[in-house]
Amino acid sequence: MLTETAFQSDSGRLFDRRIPHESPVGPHALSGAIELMGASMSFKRNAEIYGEQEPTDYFYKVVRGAVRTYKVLMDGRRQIGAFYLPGEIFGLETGDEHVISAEAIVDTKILIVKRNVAISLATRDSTIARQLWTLTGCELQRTQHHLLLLGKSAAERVASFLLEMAERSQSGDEIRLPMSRQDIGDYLGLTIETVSRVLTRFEKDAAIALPTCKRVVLCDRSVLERLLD
Amino acid sequence: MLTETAFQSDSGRLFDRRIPHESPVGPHALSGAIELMGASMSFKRNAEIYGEQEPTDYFYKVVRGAVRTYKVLMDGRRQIGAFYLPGEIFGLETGDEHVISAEAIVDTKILIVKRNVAISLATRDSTIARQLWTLTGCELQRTQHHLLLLGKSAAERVASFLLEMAERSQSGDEIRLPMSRQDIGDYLGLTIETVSRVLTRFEKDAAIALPTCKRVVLCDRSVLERLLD
DNA sequence: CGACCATTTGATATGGATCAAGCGATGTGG
DNA sequence: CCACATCGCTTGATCCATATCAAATGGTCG
Repeated sequence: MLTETAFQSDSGRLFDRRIPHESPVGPHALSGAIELMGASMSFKRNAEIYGEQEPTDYFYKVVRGAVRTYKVLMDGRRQIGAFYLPGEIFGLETGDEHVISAEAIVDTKILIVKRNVAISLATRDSTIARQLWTLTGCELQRTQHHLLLLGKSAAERVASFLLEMAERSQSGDEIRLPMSRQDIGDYLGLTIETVSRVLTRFEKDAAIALPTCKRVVLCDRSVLERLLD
Repeated sequence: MLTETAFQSDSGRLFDRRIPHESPVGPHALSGAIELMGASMSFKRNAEIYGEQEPTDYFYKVVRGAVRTYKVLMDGRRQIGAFYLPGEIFGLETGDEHVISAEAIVDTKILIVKRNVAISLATRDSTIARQLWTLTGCELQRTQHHLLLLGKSAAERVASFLLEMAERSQSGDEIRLPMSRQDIGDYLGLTIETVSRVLTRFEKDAAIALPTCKRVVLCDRSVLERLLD
């Protein structure tokens, strides 16, 4: 993985000039750094981006497509940790080795920056350091939210998933899901059958429409929102 | 909460001299900063340390006792996010407001440092910044591990909990659990009845002994370990 | 068109929740 | 020091949401 690195890591100073200070919650400077310094890579559907126990050499930003992080357990079950959509950053682990794998869900274009370049930037620029911290904090919050989700009923989990995807894909009421039912099930801790049944139920309740199995239209968000906290 | 602040936040420079650089995985400088600068506070059993939506004004380190973080959901269920034992740091959120509450499980002594003092230290000293990031990354990893746990069977969850508590309390094979069965259940996403039944089962299998309900002796760790990944 | 894979739908099984009762430890007042 | 109340824990019986097993349907690509 990641051998074709045509890297322009010497543009750090340029970056310092062009990226303004940001609010603590919008870690755009790091994101901007990746835009400016990042090498572009493409991954085919289901290709591995990094594997568990590989060194954490890079940070990643999705340009096009979608990514899943996951762990396969002893018994063969797979838990998906997160989905990443265009514009989102992933791979931000603090240890030396990845503890979770990442794959492209569909054909995907990604920008990568060398981790030690970003970290050495952070050493010189406390704004970058702050944003590295903030971004990891956001990831922590996302994981905590995901953890809470696993305590809820199947309907609540699927509703929460749909509303979150609608939010993040910023495409109004029509969502295009890049991932399979198996992916959704493995993210929500449900079987594909249960995911499918809940979606059918939502459709019958006129909360959603399913023009195709990968496209969801939110017809009545309030039905879904009523299930959440 | 937290009104009796006899704070010595002016010892930052002292700290800079005395805390050496640390490895990325051992964020001891921040911990040391809390030791040196922290104000001591005591909380009675079940007392709130901070509540959801309160401003994130402090970082915390447990000296004596034990702490739980938790969220109460719409339906009245409570999910415990983590337990913190003596020596451990908590309250490290990046947002302006806590998204999760914290309570003392038993009578507990805690050191606190003002968040903005630690952050301004981090601005000047990249070692502190790095450790703030690393510590948040450890918390993220812990949460991911907790998330995986919720996908497993009741026996796996309880076994994992016992082994982790044994590890963290560093008291060999004899664990003293500060928390109730309800706390354990709310951490593992199980009812108290299920927790109790699993413990009884482990006792019958000679994996553990229960001299009292708060004390657990690990007699045969391999029985428990066999359940894990 | 036909083969293949993903999704949906249906029938049954099961792990843990729920409901209910008993037990044991801790503390309090007589 | 004991009687008794209280609270947390354990044990037992039943129920239910979701898993599992199985079959039908639909969508995609050669």
